[in-house]
Amino acid sequence: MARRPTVTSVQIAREAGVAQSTVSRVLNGGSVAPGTRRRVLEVLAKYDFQPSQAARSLVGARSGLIGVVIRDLTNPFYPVMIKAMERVLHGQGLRLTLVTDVLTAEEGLALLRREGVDGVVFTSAVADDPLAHRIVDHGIPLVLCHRTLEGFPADQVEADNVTAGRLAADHVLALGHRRIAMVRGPAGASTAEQRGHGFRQRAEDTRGTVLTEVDGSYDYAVAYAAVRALLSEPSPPTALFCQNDVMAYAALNAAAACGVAVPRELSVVGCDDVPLSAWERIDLTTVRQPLARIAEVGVELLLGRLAEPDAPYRHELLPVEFVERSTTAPA
Amino acid sequence: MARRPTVTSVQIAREAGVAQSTVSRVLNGGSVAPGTRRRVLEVLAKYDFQPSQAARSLVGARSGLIGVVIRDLTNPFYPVMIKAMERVLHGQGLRLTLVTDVLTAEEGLALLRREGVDGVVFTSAVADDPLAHRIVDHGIPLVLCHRTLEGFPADQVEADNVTAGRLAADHVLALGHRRIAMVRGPAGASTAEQRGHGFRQRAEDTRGTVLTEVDGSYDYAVAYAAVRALLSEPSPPTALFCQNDVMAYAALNAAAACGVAVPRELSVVGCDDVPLSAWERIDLTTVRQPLARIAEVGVELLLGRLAEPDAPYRHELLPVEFVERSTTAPA
DNA sequence: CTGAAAGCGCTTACAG
DNA sequence: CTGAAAGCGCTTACAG
Repeated sequence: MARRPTVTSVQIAREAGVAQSTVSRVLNGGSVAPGTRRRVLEVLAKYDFQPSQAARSLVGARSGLIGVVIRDLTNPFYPVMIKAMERVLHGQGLRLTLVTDVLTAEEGLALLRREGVDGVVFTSAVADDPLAHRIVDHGIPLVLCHRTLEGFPADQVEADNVTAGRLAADHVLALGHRRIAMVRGPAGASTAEQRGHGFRQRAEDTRGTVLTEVDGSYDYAVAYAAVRALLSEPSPPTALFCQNDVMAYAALNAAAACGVAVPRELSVVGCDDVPLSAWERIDLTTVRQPLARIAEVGVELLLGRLAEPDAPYRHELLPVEFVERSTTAPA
Repeated sequence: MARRPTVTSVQIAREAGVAQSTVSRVLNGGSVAPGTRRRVLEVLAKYDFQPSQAARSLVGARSGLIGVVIRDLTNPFYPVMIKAMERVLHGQGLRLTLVTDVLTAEEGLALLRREGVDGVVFTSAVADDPLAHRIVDHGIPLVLCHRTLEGFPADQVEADNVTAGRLAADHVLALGHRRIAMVRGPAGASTAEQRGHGFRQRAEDTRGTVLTEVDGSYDYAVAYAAVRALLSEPSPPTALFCQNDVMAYAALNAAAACGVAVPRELSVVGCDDVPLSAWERIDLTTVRQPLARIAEVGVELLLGRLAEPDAPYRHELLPVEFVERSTTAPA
């Protein structure tokens, strides 16, 4: 069963008439005489040689593997990030290994350790996240990307979510809405807390505002049920701020199911601006987060950390942008 | 830089007072005396030992790594498949490495070879696919999953796409539509060819049917533009069969952009039944494909192949199901 | 610039 | 049941 007719550097060396270490040097850019290099490169090309990653990471200081933790792969948000990360990583000759919610925290940690990842980009952190903490306990370089953790010993990058919440609130309040509901993400997710904080702040500053909060857990089904419940109350809100786009979609659909017209009877604002949100059938008013950029910066921070392990921690804050579409209207 | 305070099996052996090979045996289920095993397990637990995958795959016959080729990660279709595959793989102690369209065929192949994958599940095959062919040329076990290739030397699993096309046609024709357009997937994709074949067959069997075909490449933007063009022709079709759901969404949105009412002026049928399709705002009539099941069977076929390399090739055909929602109406 | 050698952390026969 | 030893395919000092 051992499919092993693979060409090794020893065979390349033999055929090129050099030592195996010389092959290694041309592969890794060591100093080799031009003639020797050419001869080796020829044989390398002849066999389309690919060095074994297993051997490399066993002997080298680096495995060339970066772990990417993305719990909920079904949020349309993440494919965009994965692609952006892959692009940066690939440019550096690095690979990516995904940890989704198919694994528990313990299993995920075990996986990352067995694989010997050089570092981890963590996108799904929540307060007291067992996986994030265990990763740093094991001395594995980590960056918190998209969701952050205050005081956590790691580089971090996130959007300006407080401003996102404020922008959403300003819009809704300016339209005259005062009976408002906020569909929250999970407790412990920094994005949810910051967006909630920004929104609440503005709502409190505006006289006569009644703000109801319900949990949607950044989950379609949870948010859908929560919004249906909200809409069947005696005096339902006239505006909804959903802390992410997926929950806003759930809200739009729940409203449709309840026969509530958007935006005439109900205004809906999301947050993220996933590509879907621009679809005519959705056309969601939302706050744009620079998804791809967040992912790129996350990877870049990690690469910087690997290059300079003792540099002070960095914390990047990326700007957001209000996007008005057709799911909001005057009260 | 070499983060290497990792505990190795040698240290476990020393602390447990046994040979390193004994540690290896308790790890891999070799025969070990109960007392010895207990002692080793204790030390293993004490350090939460994780064996190095690099060393394992270097020395063993298997790397425990399965390559999964998914070109277009942004199709909401694929997260469902990835999760299903991960689940099966994880149950067998195997891991997954993704190859998306960030890499060219050559780069993808190089990656799979360097990583030493035990096998590959290929979901995005097209006729004369360079990557698929090169993978088998290198003797790497391969299964074609979701999209197949006639006569290709590999296990294959797919939905009954010909029937899918027929079901879509039967529905539209029964509603009385005769001026019909089909938005096709890319030439060379078996799903597109089979769905097209089934649909065409029924259309040809029905007197008075005029079938126009346009290319949508299974891509939102391409399909969107194609449908807008279609709808601005002098006598546009009254019904559209989009060979996948993503293109059907594009069609719904293009119709909205053109002020064409669905389903009153235009009926739209998709194919796949991604979760999105059930949303009230979409509510797409479509043909359901057992996404998760296709993915599972794909992985199972590969595992079977690894266990029995010389077994005859299998070809599984999974049933589809028509799902009537609200994007279709009588002509 | 180049080669001989050690060694990364495991699995797998091979003895006993 | 258990240990000593070889070896997987590389990278990395170390000589020359």
